Amino acid sequence: MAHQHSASPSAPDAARRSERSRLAIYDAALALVAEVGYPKTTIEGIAARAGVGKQTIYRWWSSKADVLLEAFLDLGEQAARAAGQEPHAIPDTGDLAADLKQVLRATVDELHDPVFEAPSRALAAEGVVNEELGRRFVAQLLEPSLQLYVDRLRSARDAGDVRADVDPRIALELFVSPLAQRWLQYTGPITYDYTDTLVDYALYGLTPR
Amino acid sequence: MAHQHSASPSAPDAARRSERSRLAIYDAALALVAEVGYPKTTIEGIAARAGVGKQTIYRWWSSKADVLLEAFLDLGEQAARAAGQEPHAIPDTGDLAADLKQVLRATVDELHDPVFEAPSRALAAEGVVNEELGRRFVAQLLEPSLQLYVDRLRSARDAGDVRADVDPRIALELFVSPLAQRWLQYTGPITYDYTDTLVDYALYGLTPR
Amino acid sequence: MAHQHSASPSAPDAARRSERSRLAIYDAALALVAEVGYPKTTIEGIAARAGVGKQTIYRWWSSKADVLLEAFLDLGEQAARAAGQEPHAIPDTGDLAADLKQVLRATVDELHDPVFEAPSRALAAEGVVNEELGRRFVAQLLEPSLQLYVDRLRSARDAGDVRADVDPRIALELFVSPLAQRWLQYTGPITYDYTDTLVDYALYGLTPR
Amino acid sequence: MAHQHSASPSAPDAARRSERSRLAIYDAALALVAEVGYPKTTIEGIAARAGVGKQTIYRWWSSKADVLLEAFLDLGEQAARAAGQEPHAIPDTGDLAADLKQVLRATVDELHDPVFEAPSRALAAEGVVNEELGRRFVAQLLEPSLQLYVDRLRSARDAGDVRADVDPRIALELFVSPLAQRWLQYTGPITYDYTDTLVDYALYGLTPR
DNA sequence: TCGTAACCGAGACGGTACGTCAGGTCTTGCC
DNA sequence: GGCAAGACCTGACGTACCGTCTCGGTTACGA
Repeated sequence: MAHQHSASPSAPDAARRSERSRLAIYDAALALVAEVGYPKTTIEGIAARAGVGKQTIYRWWSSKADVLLEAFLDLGEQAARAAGQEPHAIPDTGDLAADLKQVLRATVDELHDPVFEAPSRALAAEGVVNEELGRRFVAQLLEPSLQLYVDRLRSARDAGDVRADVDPRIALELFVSPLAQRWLQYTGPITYDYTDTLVDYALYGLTPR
Repeated sequence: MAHQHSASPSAPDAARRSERSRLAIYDAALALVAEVGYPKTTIEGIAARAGVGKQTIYRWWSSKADVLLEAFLDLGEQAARAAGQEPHAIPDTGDLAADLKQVLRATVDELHDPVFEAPSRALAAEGVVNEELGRRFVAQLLEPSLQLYVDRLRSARDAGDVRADVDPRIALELFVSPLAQRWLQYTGPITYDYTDTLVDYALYGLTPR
Repeated sequence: MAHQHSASPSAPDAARRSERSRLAIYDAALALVAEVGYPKTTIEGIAARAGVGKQTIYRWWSSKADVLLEAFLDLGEQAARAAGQEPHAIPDTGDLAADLKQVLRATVDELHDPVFEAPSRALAAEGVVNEELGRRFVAQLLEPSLQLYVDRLRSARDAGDVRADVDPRIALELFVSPLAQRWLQYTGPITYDYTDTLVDYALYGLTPR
Repeated sequence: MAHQHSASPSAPDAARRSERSRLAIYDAALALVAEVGYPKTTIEGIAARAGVGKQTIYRWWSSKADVLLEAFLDLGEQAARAAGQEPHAIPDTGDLAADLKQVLRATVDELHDPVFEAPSRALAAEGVVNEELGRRFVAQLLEPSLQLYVDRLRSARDAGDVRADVDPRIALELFVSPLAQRWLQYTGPITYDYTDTLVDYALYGLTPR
């Protein structure tokens, strides 16, 4: 689960790893990103704030972004554990439009939550320019969420609410990507109205019926 | 048009500015970003490569990102001037789907062009984390291109090919944003097939007709 | 009188020189040395304070020390003109010891005068490390004063108060140099008692008579 | 013995200090001062020449002058260690004049030694303008040497060769300071004849006996 | 039960780049 | 042509972090 310097020479012994330090580093990293921003967050700063030697960071992670990604994943897991069992699957009331609108409204709220905003923006930005990290970011954070849409759309297809020839992995992008872009690039305001509209446009198309 | 330190104290005298230096800095910045990547591109490196004092950069720009944004804008203007008059409006053959597919295919090609990729990725990444720059990036680079879609969609609406109640500024995001997200975040492959599909889904919707 | 870049190529035309600027530069240089010290006094600072272009300084002087030396000489001339005619020759009451003690006491006072201290210390320091300037400093400032001692000692020799075989130029150093060294190098306190003692030791020797 | 940042906040841990770096810095500082002069000697240059990071210099010293002073002290200690035990006390043959002349002639030689000249001139100059450093320069370099004269003069006083009421600390300045001033300020040539004369004048006075 | 080998906190080290300051040169436009 | 103004290239400043390294100390495994 933790990052592996697998076949590297003289890899550290994960069994002897200090749990206390690991968690202190997560806390420090998230706190610093929130307080001073990602660019001004430094490895030295994280180490100092966590009361940890720099080497302890370099031993287990390969970069600032790496630390933050794990810290953020850990944060998500904690939140999930706190929230109880179910990892918010998309509701299936039979009304696809309503279900999607509801979930997207929840996403709108999340995107406005400052606790998530700073680190996820930082990671997204880093991922734009650093393909390796970008792919990890997507695989570990984004794709699992998107999969929920795939599932819901498949269910709708089975119910005849979505055309049979539609690829759900592409279809979901019609309403998810616009939201993502507005958030990432400040290309427009992010509101319930907006996401509701996206769902309607996507489901029923732009052309007259 | 150029960046303005307008009301700042003791602003430099733009009339005396060295055109030679300005262009050399643009060249150096773009070359370095392409060669070594944005994070390893330094102000010092740009200055050295351009044969310019660091102070000449700090006098006219406030950050590395600032330099690169202007350099990239200048590059675009040059390209536009070179290409001749009209800055690629979207064709209007009467067949909306075909027109959109054609333009998006051109965009796919552009996204694969390494000359544009490095700087625009760098600027996009910086814009994610730096709202001020992000907004400038959008206003000066992105929005003008999006406006072309707005125009084409309005024309289609007049022709009855798009429903009258559709907001074109939102509608265009149905096919543009998914492409943008795949490019920015490596969430999927970028192909002609993919963009063609996006247009079809967006125009005709996901639900059975 | 002013410094000459004599045979240099395209020497400036001294006839068209701005007197107003020259004096403003002197004032600024002396004021800055007094206020912020010699090392923090800069050509740019002098120019700004004098309301003068940098080039006007570089046109007429070759270095910061050069400016200060001329400024200080000018200050001395002004003071002399203000004080009236005679430029303090050493009194000759017939009592050599008393005359020397009196002059040295005046020198002690001068060395404690902050108006003279900052610039003369700065010039002395520069002269230690820059032989060319050091020699100018000595020739134009120090030696004229020392010559007064030579005169007085010669008069004393004629009166039989000093041995005939004594070289006055060396003899004066017995009481002048110790004072100078204490001032320059902080090797000891500078008091009337001290200079009186120096005169006694120098005139009558250290050995029993 | 070494410089103490004693009560300063977060002082570096002297126990971990790199001896290799310390010595390399001394060497580089002395070499550069000798080769290019004190003003053109830079911290950056010393660091580069010593193969050391700039921070390593700033960590342990507060200024260029500080480095040079320690380097020069170290050089003296090395020389002393190399020369064997006794740190040249002044000989006591019973002939005071001869003993002093001999020592001063040795000093004349030393003042002409280029190895010592560059750094000691630089330090003296700095000390003229920077009282704190000047006092350290005197206390650590000058005063110990002067003390030897005090000892010899006291011995002479006990032997009846010097008057009982003479203060040796002042007396020594009669022949030491003139030499110092000629060296520091280029006020005259420095020869054996000159120092011999100084001793004679100082011991027997300027007045007829 | 006692080495001994690893992690750990700490932080010195050789570096690179930062953003600033000043040096000395050059250009522009006024007088 | 001197002058005020100030942009320019250059190079050093002192600082912040980088990633590596060494130093005691403290654990926890294996002889």
